[in-house]
Amino acid sequence: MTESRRGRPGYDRAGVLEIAVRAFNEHGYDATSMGTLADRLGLSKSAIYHHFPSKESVLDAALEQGIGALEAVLAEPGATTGRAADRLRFVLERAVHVLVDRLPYVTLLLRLRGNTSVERAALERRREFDRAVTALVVEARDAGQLRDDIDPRIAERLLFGMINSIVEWYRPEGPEDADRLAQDVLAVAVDGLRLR
Amino acid sequence: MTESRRGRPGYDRAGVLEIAVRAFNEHGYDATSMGTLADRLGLSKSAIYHHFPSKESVLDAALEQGIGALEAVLAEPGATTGRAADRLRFVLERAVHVLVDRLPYVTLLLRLRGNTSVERAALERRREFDRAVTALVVEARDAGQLRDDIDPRIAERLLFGMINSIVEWYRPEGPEDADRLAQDVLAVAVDGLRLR
DNA sequence: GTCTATATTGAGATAGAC
DNA sequence: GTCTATCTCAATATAGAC
Repeated sequence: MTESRRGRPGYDRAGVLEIAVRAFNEHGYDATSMGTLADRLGLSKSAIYHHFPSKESVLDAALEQGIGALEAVLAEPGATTGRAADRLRFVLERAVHVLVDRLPYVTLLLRLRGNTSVERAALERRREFDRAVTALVVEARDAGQLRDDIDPRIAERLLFGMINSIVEWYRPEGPEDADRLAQDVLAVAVDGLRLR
Repeated sequence: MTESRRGRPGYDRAGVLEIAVRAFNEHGYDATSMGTLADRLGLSKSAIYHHFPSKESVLDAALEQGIGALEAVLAEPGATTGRAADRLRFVLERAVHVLVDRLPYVTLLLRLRGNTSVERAALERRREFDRAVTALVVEARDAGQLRDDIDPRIAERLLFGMINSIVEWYRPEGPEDADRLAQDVLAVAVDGLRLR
């Protein structure tokens, strides 16, 4: 994003990152070699090392794009003011939009296994995000704004199970736009599939 | 499962498979080397090749355990007779139980990237399963048993996003048992989190 | 059913020229 | 910003003995 880029050979960091993340998502990070990356970039392996000092640093940069955007949602006004249930709705809806807007980066984040310290650091930030959302569920339930027969931690996990799964099938070119998708997620989460 | 096994050194196929799948899930299939596997088994690498002809054949055997159990659900009487909405409920509930009963095998299945023909074959069977469930959602909706303002394909994906995410956090040792978990999933899926 | 080699390939990464 | 080597190491897999 630092400049206009594009023109094929002549990559900047963000350009390399974009292609690399796509490859990581298609084959998995571990299964993607620097050689494969080089092929897809139309570069030699060593050219990649001009932009990133290691394969893992590419991963690190990519993960920051995903987790940073999710963390930012929690700092938005809609997540910090108003009824707990409304703040929860806001976070869920914004999370869907972040997933869609940064699809490849969040996809990568959600598939981590924690093999290295870079991965573990990102996983820890994800857990912290989940804890914050769980706290919101607790607050909304205690305020009598949510059903109280489901454990808030289970509820949070089911909600984000639903939301996170979006990265596995949503494609921006498809018919459904992000607003409609967020609306559907909220509809199922809040009211369920039962006919009314 | 062919015999009683256990006693440490002296593995049968199922014994090797069990340990291997655990390792695959912890580090990812690609990130798990035969050397790591050998260490965790307390064997040499070559001993593994006595039980399985290749690393990929270990994966193949593991995936069969997972996808086979899911496919079997669709053949149970509860999935083939009765109201469409009830059949759908049945499949969702049984799917949760399969996930819990075969947690490591289904976990592995759900994390595939399709890098090899073995993986792609399993993914195709998963897609076929999803298609069958989507058909059930369509049928229930057309029979007026489900809300009709959400695309059945989206609904199916959100439902199984929720269900499949269970493998990422559920641990059998924990407080929540499988029956309760299935009940919670159905509660959210059918009625949502709204207070009633 | 397991072992100790070992063959062979491909990985991540570096050196140094253009 | 990119290239052509090349280093080094770890991976899958095999041979053949116990």
